[in-house]
Amino acid sequence: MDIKKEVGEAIKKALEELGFSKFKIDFSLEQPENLAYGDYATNVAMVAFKRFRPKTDRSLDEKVKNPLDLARKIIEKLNKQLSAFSIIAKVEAVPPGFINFYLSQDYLFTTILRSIVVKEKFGGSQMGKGKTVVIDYSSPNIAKPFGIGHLRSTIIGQALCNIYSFLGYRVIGDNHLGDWGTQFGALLCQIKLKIKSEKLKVEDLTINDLERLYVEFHQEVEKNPDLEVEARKWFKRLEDGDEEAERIWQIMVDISMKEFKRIYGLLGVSFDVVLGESFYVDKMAGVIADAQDKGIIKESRGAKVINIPGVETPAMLVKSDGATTYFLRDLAAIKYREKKWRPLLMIYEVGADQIFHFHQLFAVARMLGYLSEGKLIHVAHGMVRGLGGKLSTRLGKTIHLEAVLAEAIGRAEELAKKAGVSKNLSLRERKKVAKIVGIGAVKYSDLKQNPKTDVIFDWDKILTLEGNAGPYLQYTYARCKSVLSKKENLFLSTRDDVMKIILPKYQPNFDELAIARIICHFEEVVKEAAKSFSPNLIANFLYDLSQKYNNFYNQHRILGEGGKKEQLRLLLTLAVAQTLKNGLNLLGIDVLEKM
RNA sequence: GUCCCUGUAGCUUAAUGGAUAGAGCAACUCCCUUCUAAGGAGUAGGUUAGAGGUUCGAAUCCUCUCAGGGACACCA
Repeated sequence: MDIKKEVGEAIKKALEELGFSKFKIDFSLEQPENLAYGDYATNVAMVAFKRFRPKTDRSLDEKVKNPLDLARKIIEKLNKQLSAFSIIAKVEAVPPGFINFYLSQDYLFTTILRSIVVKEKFGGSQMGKGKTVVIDYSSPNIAKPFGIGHLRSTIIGQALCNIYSFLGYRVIGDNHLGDWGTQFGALLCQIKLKIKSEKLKVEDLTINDLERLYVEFHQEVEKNPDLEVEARKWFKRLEDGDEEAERIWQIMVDISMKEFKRIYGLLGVSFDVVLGESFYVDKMAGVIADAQDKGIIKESRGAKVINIPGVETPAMLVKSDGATTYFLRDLAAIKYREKKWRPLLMIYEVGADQIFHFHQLFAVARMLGYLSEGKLIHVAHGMVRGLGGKLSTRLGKTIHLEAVLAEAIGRAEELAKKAGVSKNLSLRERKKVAKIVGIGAVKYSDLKQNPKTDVIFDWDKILTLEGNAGPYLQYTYARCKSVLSKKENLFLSTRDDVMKIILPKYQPNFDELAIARIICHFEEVVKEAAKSFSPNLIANFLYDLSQKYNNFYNQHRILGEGGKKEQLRLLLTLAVAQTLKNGLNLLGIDVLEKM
């Protein structure tokens, strides 16, 4: 049941009856921040009043002097329609002219019941059935340790995958590894030098060695700019199929992948496909041919470029030395994905520093006819910076994700000790709790905020364990489970049980209703998060729900109340637990039965 | 220089053009012989960077100024 749609239609009909058909009334219907303003509210009367001037339109009587009067008129019409279905219990007009809708108890508890019946499906839908979404995320660069900079893309991207799947879409999560390009020229160049000077063995290299070599290379470029030319030559050799270059490249890929797999394991992140840039090496010629067919490819300063109308800088496909660019590989990827999956959306979860790149990329993809308008989306998250400025691999200024996760787990363990929780758990269980709490905290600290804003990396911030933080939600879940565990057989399973047995005999109080009223919006929040590519909406929702529940928990007893009151409270606890679990699941955060 | 993004309490932040700008951290005061205190209640803290404008209504939209960040063809 899509309440928003139903009520929205009813409002439109009411407007028609009042003679507003000839105007386009652009009203909103939303969930007010404050429960005191109902479960839904609309500004339709205020918007419509602007259009309606009593002097020019006599279809309304002269009593309508302000938006509030108009709101009352609209409600008169609405009541006739809304009484047809039992979702809305009350509609009221409030100054300056809002119309507030209150959900009926019948609807509230039908939803609560549904949450415990459909369980892990609660909040999901089938709206995406038959549609495909490709999400390009994480995409770390080979030969560099997994830095904090890739965390955002990885966990926001994973959350988007989870959300779209939950809504019934077929999701292709693609880890577009940075495993091709001039950077490998730099590494090859440096490795060849070191093999000579330090008797370095390629087989023994570690991921940290690769990072060090990359940093050293850029230090040496400062002294000797010719090295840059040398690096490009090495990349060209790689592209031309030089055997030694390929052998070393493969070793670098293997070292990195081993590393990444461990990190992804820790984070609980998985992909449907891992098609790195190198996957598109043999598909680039096709793109060049397409561009030639369209007659849009140009020679400029020895390079092959495409001029984009309205964009000053041309897009470069092939460099003057004949080596390819990542722009070209990205185009090949779009062509490939379109052909292979025919997606409704291709989402790129990549940092905001690449806005211009994607602007060019999307424009050229359209020029080449690879996709129709509106299918390509760049979800540009803000950059992670250190206190001193940009975190740059080249300058050796990186924070390794693994160190962050280890620190998070350590702090979680410490806090548990200090707070005296988890003391009834075995050492093994405690370790497990610390791991899930620590990693959940890191994920949540990022997912709770708007992806667009830049982040200054701060250990204390990313490792927050109290207040609006991951552990708070996990704790609330564990608290619910703890209560429920003390009540063996939970009795009620049918709608009739609740509607006929509990509700007629027990009038829920405000705090109880507040929890139910929030849970009723879960499905909408998930949809909105998908639509606006903002997992933070789900995080905020879960936090709000947890706050309400914890407040309730501290004010009222659940167990020992007996009778219908206890049953209803247990029912709510069950629903809160299920909603938290489903929501955290979407964010890629694990829940704990005990902590 | 041009273009893009951001600016909310001491700090980190929330808020589809709506109602009293909502939280968390830090500070202070309370609440565990009661279902998990990684919790709850309360106090204090705001000229939403500044100035104009649009609107019945602006943190949100427009213009300018200031501050920070990013991008601007041979890195990805």
